[in-house]
Amino acid sequence: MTGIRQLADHLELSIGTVSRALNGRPGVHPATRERVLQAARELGYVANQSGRSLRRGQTNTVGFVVESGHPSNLGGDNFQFATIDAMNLRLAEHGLDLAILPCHSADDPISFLARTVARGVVDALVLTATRQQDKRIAFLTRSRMPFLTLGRSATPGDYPWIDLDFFGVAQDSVARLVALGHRRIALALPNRDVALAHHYLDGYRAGLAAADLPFSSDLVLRVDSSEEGGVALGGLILDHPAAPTAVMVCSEVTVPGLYNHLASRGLTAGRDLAVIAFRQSPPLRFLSPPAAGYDLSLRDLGHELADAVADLLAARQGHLSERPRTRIWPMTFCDSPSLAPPGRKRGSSSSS
Amino acid sequence: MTGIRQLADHLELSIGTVSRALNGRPGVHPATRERVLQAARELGYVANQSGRSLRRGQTNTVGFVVESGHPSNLGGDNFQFATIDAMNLRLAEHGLDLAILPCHSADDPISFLARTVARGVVDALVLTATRQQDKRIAFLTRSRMPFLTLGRSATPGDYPWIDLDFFGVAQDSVARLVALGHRRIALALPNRDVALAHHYLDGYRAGLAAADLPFSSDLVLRVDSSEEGGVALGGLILDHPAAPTAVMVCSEVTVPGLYNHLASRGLTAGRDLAVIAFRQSPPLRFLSPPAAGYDLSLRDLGHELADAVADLLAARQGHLSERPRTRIWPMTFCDSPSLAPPGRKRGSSSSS
DNA sequence: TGGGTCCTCAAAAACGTTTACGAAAATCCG
DNA sequence: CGGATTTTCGTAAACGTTTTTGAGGACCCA
Repeated sequence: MTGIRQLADHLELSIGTVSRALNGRPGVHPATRERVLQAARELGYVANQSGRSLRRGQTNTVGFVVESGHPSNLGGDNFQFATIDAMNLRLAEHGLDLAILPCHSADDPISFLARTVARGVVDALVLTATRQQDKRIAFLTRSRMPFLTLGRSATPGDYPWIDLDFFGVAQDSVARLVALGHRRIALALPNRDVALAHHYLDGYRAGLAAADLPFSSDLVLRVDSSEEGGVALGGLILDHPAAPTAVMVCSEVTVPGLYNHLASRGLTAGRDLAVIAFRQSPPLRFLSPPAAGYDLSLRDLGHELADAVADLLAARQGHLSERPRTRIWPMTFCDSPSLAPPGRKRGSSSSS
Repeated sequence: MTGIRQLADHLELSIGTVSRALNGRPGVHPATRERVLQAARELGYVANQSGRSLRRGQTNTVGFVVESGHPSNLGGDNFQFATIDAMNLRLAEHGLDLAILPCHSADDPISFLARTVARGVVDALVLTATRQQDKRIAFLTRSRMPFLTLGRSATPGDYPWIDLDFFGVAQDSVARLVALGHRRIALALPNRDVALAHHYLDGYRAGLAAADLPFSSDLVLRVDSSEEGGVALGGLILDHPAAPTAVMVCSEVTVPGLYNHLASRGLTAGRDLAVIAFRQSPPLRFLSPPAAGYDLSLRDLGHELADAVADLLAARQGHLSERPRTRIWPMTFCDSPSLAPPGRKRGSSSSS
């Protein structure tokens, strides 16, 4: 293990000078600096992170808090990892490391964060699975730990966030379904209090209002975010007294289950029930027919997250301290045969 | 930020005593110890990781090296994240953190590892995308950094590894296809030098030999691990002079593309071409017909990885130093209609 | 009660780095 | 050429923790 001490001895310089040379601080002769950098390359010297962290009081690591042990995270979606991977690459360009912090769903999120903050292992946090009322935000604000949330919460505060455009997508979905002739549009929401469900619901209402259609809470269905939840969703829709002709599903992981239930009754998406998901994740393109939805570049999102975190840390250094950046991430529509006019079969026998 | 100093002052004890009490070391009165633990809980004290790391020379962090920027990692598979998540939860039980280290595919893996080792930010590494000839293994062995590989390399050495049973699966796949009546079985391999491709090929040969079928290198097709690669694979198979009636695909991400190409020619898997993938990842169940393959519990695999790493670190402490644990992970067969006897259409006109 | 032993704790060094401070050397100007 | 100024570098303290060393006190047995 070659430390700065060995490097200094080898160069016949003092530790201080070597450190200044490496960190680009003023007061060291250009020739000396070059000599130091050269030797560092040759000896493969890289500053030990622990020593640096201890002295500087920062670890150059950002923590990505994931809700672990939850089935939807172990399911068929690659949303998280693709985002994390892209973010990680960009973070590396900023000289930052990424630690994945698993908060077990059975744990108390606040004490988990308290432990994390106290351990001093990260300089900033990225929160996911943001709730509409999220106590973690107040806690982190109080503990002066920089953070941003993926997902916008109703909790007020001066923190940056990035959120997919759940509102806009829901609004647009309603408009498209209405344009196809649908009037009774069901809405499938996850049965947990995640903030995105609220925005999706709000967009749904706004879309209905824009089309002069009444809002009926009977058409708002809540199911588990899982394949089984999708099966249950199919039952709720097919046995619904109002006989909806279309459904907008917020958690795309439920779509395969929904398809399965339809198939078990001899029905198919598109022909008998219009289906549009919030996101057309890759697996949804493999269904028959492929499920319509909205797409986004996970790579771009990851990069944006990384840049936002880097900004946050730069701001803490006092380098620039603008207002926290908040951003609603746009999504692009992906058409598919699952989106069709009110169906022949069920549409005609809807009065039963 | 409450440090051990504040805790000691508050208790009117010396720093040393407090540290010993917290770390469960002998030589502190039980009553005193309890008082210390109590106060630590009350004040929310958790030892600062940087200080501890600096002193102890270990960081309690394991690094998971992923090959980033590679398309197959951004694709539709959740293999990596589900495994990482499960591993992470188990690592936390061992008091270990997980850092995801992105090695950009354009980087030199060795210098990446050298930098990582020198920074001293991890105690151990998990390597993925293991190559048949993998220079990283020799490098890490030389630098005395504990590691294990996910995927078995041909590179010799006394290191632990865990590998999915590519050999067994390929062998079993051949047997099943032969039992169905197939004689001309194509093999689709990734066109990169990953170790798993060698084992899959070996299993294929073993399976053929067991069935007294000749091995023909013409039937070994190499394509990109991507949806487009799957499309290309479809072309190679359908235009193949030997007209294979079945294909075993190593990289399951190519299967949807293969299906697409079949459909573009009016053919379907199962009826016209038997398809069996190495792994039946969740998206493959959504295809029509679902693709046959082999399954495994990513959660169990993650746990095994975590335990193996923990063992490795314990061994380094001299606590126990047995032989490195190596393990071939079994997979269970998942049947599906994509597996059928030689097809009516192409099978009958195969002599053309 | 005195000497020895064990138990408990305080003080200080060490981990590798950064940085404030001060000294030495070099440069400049009159 | 001498003093002032700037440039360049070495010294040492500090970050928070663990652990070694040694000292002090309590207890036991003779």
